[in-house]
Amino acid sequence: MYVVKVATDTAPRAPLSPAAIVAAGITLADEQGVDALSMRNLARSLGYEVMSLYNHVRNKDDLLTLMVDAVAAEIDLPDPSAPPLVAVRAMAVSTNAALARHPWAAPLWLRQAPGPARMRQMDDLLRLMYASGLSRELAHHGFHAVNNHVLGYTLQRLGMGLEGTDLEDKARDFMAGLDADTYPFMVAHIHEHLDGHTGSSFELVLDLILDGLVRLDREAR
Amino acid sequence: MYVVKVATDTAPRAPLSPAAIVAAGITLADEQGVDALSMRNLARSLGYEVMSLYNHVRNKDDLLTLMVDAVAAEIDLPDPSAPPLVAVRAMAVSTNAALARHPWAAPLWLRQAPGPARMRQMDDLLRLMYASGLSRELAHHGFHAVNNHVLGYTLQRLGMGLEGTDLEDKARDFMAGLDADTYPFMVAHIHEHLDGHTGSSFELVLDLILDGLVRLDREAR
DNA sequence: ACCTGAACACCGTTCAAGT
DNA sequence: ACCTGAACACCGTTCAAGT
Repeated sequence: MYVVKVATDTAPRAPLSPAAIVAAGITLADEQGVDALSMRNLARSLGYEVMSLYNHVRNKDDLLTLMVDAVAAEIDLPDPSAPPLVAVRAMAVSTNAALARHPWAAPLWLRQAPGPARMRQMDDLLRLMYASGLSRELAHHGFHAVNNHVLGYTLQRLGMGLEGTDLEDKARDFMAGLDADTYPFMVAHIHEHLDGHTGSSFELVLDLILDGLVRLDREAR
Repeated sequence: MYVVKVATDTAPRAPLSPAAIVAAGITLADEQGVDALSMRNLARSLGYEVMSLYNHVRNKDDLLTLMVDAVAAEIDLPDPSAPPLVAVRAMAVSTNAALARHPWAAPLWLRQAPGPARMRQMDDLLRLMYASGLSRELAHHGFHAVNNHVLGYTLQRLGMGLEGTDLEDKARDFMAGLDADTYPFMVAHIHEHLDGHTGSSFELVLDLILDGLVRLDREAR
């Protein structure tokens, strides 16, 4: 007797694992926004029932922590042959790029406990700051300043992880409520954005911070 | 016949209004954290049923927007007699202070649509930047850099609006997982924090940014 | 005009039962 | 070891009914 395998409408489900769940969570958050990432939705996207997820992941907070750390793992490791502050700059740019690919990650960046990938990234960044020749104290502040700048700009740019539609709706409401008489500078500023003839704020201010640190250090000696 | 007013255990409830609801929401979020701010909890704290809130507030998103704008209203208006960049600095410090008083507000700052108070604050900040003598483009970037710095530092400092207990739990877990061999610089950095002999990063980097803008402008001429 | 009970469509998570 | 149905204690919000 032959048993014929029949193709079902639903794809044969892949076996569940922490890695598979995290990957599916990232895909879901990338495509539908973090608000759509419920345990129930996630389980459905994998072809399982909700409760199966809890065999592989402690709870939703644990899942989010793993997801954020997976994004941190996308950050390029520093080039060991580059001068320290050049490598710092490259890490900042790479972090910014990783956060841009996963808009939902930025608001979770500080909320979730750091996993191994983010620990690695922070340790590398600190090592580079300490190796840069800056004073111990300026290296300390520089670490925060750079982290801060990267995360802050991403948050500003992406509007805190809102999906495209929501963001556009808000932007439209925002523009509609703008009165050029009461908020003249806001209107002017937004036009500068729309005209797009202002360069990349991100790299300009990043360099301003890095150069400022070097200058401050030189002046203090 | 006398009707004697008897003191009840529950205080006589104040009449409901948007302002009263927003104020109660802020108190609740300040005291118990934003996670405890459900419409049901909020209504109970006011002595009403959930659905009564919807007579005065469109929905929860609307409420959060009003709450964030109430925090923005706590920011000092710029001193008109101060030089523009001095006033910018004062606004940054005042904004930082307002966000420190209401830790839940920072993560909502970019997520919620700006209300009149935040519009006012942004317009004032832009006016000051444009009046500072900086080039148009540097004023534009400076606006973002300052906003960014203030919000970013608050988020870092407050760990994204987590309540004290949660934060302390996470900090303890974090420290416990720290291995000085694999993350030597993280361990060193945290000790610098605990020893507390690093000055205020906030004002140092703020000045670094403001001074850097002036210097950049001077060099470009 | 303002308050509210019941209901709807969701959440995250636990627990006991299956295999 | 892994999957899952039922259940619990919550959410935000709508709607119709009260006053």
